[in-house]
Amino acid sequence: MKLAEAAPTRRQKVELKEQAIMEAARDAFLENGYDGTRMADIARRAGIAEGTVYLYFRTKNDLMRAFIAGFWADLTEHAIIAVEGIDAPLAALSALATFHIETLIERFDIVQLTQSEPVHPKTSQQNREYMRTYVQVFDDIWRRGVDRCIFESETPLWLVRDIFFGTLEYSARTIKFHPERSAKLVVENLIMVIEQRHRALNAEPPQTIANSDAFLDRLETLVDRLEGVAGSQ
Amino acid sequence: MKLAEAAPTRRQKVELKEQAIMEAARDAFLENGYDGTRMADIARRAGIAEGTVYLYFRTKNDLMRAFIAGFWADLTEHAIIAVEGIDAPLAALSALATFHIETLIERFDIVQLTQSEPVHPKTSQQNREYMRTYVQVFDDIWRRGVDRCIFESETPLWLVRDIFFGTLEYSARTIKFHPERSAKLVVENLIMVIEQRHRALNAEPPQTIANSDAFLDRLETLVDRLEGVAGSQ
Amino acid sequence: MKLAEAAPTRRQKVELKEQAIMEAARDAFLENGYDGTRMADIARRAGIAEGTVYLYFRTKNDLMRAFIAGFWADLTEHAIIAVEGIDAPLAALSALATFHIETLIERFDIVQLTQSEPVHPKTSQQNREYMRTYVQVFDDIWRRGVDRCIFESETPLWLVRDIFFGTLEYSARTIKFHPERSAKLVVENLIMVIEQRHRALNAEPPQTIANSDAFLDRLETLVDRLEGVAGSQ
Amino acid sequence: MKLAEAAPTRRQKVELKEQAIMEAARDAFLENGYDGTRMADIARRAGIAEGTVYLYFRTKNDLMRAFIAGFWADLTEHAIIAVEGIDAPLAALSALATFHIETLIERFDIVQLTQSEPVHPKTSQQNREYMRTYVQVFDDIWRRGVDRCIFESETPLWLVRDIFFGTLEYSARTIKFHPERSAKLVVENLIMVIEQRHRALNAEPPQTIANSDAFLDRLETLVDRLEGVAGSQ
DNA sequence: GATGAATGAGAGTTCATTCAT
DNA sequence: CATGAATGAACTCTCATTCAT
Repeated sequence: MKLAEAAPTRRQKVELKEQAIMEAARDAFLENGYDGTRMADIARRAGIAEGTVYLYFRTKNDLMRAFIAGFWADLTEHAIIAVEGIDAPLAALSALATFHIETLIERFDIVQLTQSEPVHPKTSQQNREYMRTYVQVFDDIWRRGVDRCIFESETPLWLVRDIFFGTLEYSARTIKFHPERSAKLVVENLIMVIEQRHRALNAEPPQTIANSDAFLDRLETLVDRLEGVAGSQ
Repeated sequence: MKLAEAAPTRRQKVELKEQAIMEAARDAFLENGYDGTRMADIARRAGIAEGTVYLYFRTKNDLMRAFIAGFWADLTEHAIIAVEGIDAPLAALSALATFHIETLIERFDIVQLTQSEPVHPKTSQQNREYMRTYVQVFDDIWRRGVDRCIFESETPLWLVRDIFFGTLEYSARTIKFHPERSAKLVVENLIMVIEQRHRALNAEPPQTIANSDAFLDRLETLVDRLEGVAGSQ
Repeated sequence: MKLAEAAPTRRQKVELKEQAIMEAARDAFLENGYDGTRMADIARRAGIAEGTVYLYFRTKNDLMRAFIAGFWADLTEHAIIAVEGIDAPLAALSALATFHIETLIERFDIVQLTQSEPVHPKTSQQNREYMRTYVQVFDDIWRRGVDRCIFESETPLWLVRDIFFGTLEYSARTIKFHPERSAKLVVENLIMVIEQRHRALNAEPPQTIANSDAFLDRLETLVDRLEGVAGSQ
Repeated sequence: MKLAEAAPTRRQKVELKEQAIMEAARDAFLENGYDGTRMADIARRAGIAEGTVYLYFRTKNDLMRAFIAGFWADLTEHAIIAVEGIDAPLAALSALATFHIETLIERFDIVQLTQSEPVHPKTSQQNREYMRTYVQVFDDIWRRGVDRCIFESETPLWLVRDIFFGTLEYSARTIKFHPERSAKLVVENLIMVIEQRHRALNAEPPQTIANSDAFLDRLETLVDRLEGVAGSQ
């Protein structure tokens, strides 16, 4: 077995250090904000010299932008993984909501940081770009649900999306300071709201699986009894 | 001789200047953020000398905190006015929602500013204090509705509150960048959601059976078994 | 007698400090060159805080430019004074040459400094502007001499000017390192060259024995004596 | 087997690379000045790694000094070539002047550079050394001219030399910014001045007052003698 | 009370030089 | 020999705060 992994290539080494710097920067930024962070601080955390940082990121600003971009890319990637393989739209939404709120509770500071920075004229525009990519995960699920007539199609997508993410973000914030509150409850409640929207708008309330299951349970019991009658004959 | 209005007392003069400084600070902070604002800038806007600012506010930080406190006091005061005299809880909520989202759209920068600044360890704690006072307006209306059995009382208050404010804040943000979207629609939709919650939890949920594959599978199985029962007779 | 002078006006105080900074800067620049000089150094020499320098000069560059401008203004002013009241063009040129070479010997480093600095794109252009103003002093004298037919008018002005200033500058440099050489000699020699030019180009050399009054006086005396000799025979 | 040319010796290879670096340095220094040039820039221009430069030159300063030395050596060498084979002193001076002014016009930046840099305490001393060697070319011609009685020998050599080089340098500078002016004219004019000096001092003096005085002295003596004769009669 | 000139610590960034590979 | 990543001292400039007037 060749030790191909033991000796990292130059490219890998560069990326490793880049990663290390970005992590140091993230920690520093989270602790003290953008303006509150000194490059010297980042360098120290990364265990390198001040000047070295500039070999990997041209300016403090670039570092911040790279960090934000990385965060969003990561977030989106993990969101996709979180809903992967879940076919049922409602279940997928539930998984996405859970992922979202948990991530936000854990890393609420990052989100705040990514939004608070008027670091650069382009940043705000950039940020919306990232967000758009991220909410795409939601949009895809929703459209799938609409196709299958599980979600109603009257309401504009953005309205539902705003409720979805707005509630989760706000709750993440409040839960952060009221740990006794349950994120699970928030998600369930949110899913319920979405279900209700559908039912309310589709005049004839569209049977949920939950209720139908109860019905089937009763039917099963009935069949059991019939079988019992038949078998005892 | 009533000169009460003609000659402002010393106290009033002090407060007047304090006010002027705070307004100058607000404008500057909103335009350039906390770190982007110079004390000299604030002084210039207030039409006074740089050193004079320090006679009214001990540090730049104090000024920021005063500004934030003022903003929240103002917000709460106006919110109370907005729902004043509206008896019907749903109508009151609607009025509050409208006030909230409109204020946020107009002054989204302020909210962001009040939240983005880790100016001082105490600030974050302080901030939640302000918020608590503010959301009290919502809570009061909600409780009144619960008393009158217009809102259901099962769901924890905070859950509804999170949906309410979370959605409004998020929508305010998105509307900021998509002016074609309607704040009115957001409010209507939100109120509808709240109504539905009540109806959903109180009324008899009208389940019909039809849709789910799983349901049909199980039903088929049962029919098969019934055939078995019938065949064995 | 009012002590108007004892209490400097604000304006005067500002100018005084500005002057002090510029002198500190001049010394520092002369000692270490532009790039070799730190703002901290200038501040220390001026006996003020580093930041204070920036209240008087926006950048290090501005400081340099102000210094250069001041030097040229000074130089021109003194040159004008040096030739003031000297009517005879040749004598005026001689005075100017003496002033120029002596100034350069004393302050050769400054001249070098003013020319060596590619501090700013505009600087070089600016510098030529200053120089033009300065050499104007020469040009005026020369034209006066041409009007009076003391200087010939065939040769382009710039050619004579180049000899004049070129020689003086070069000699100033060499004398700097060979103090035994005489600046006076340089000037005399230069003036002689200029005279010769005139004579050479004005075909018939103007001086024959004829002219000088002193010569004629002595000649007359001699003739008188010869008459005496003749008379006594 | 003679591979002397095919395979450069180690020594040659070293010198080749040294040469390449110095050329890169020269270009960089000329373009951006000493302080404006980065070692990385020089390395890039030379097509080698940053660290490699230090294998050939101990510091940036050394590199600068080497460059200056090279420049002067080159200049002197070419000057010698320029006057080589020209026997007539005046013609040789003319050739030297032409070479000098043309070189300076073309490479005025270099001269400025070589003189502007107080790179090192020793540099200025060094520089004069180079200059001395260079002006030797002039001195040799002049002395030859003096030997042949083409140039007068009264005036100290340095005085003529200062006029010669001073004028050429100054004119080179002005021509640089006034391209319509003719370098040829400068040279012709300068040679004429030198010729005139000789004629003025050697030829039948187109009597100046100084000479007339000598004449008077002789006349006086004569009259004295006549008086003596007359008196003794 | 009001002023604004003065302060000086510290920010981000650069670059000559070193040294492990 | 050659490399170029790493270093860190030093740079210019900013700005919250002070204090003599």
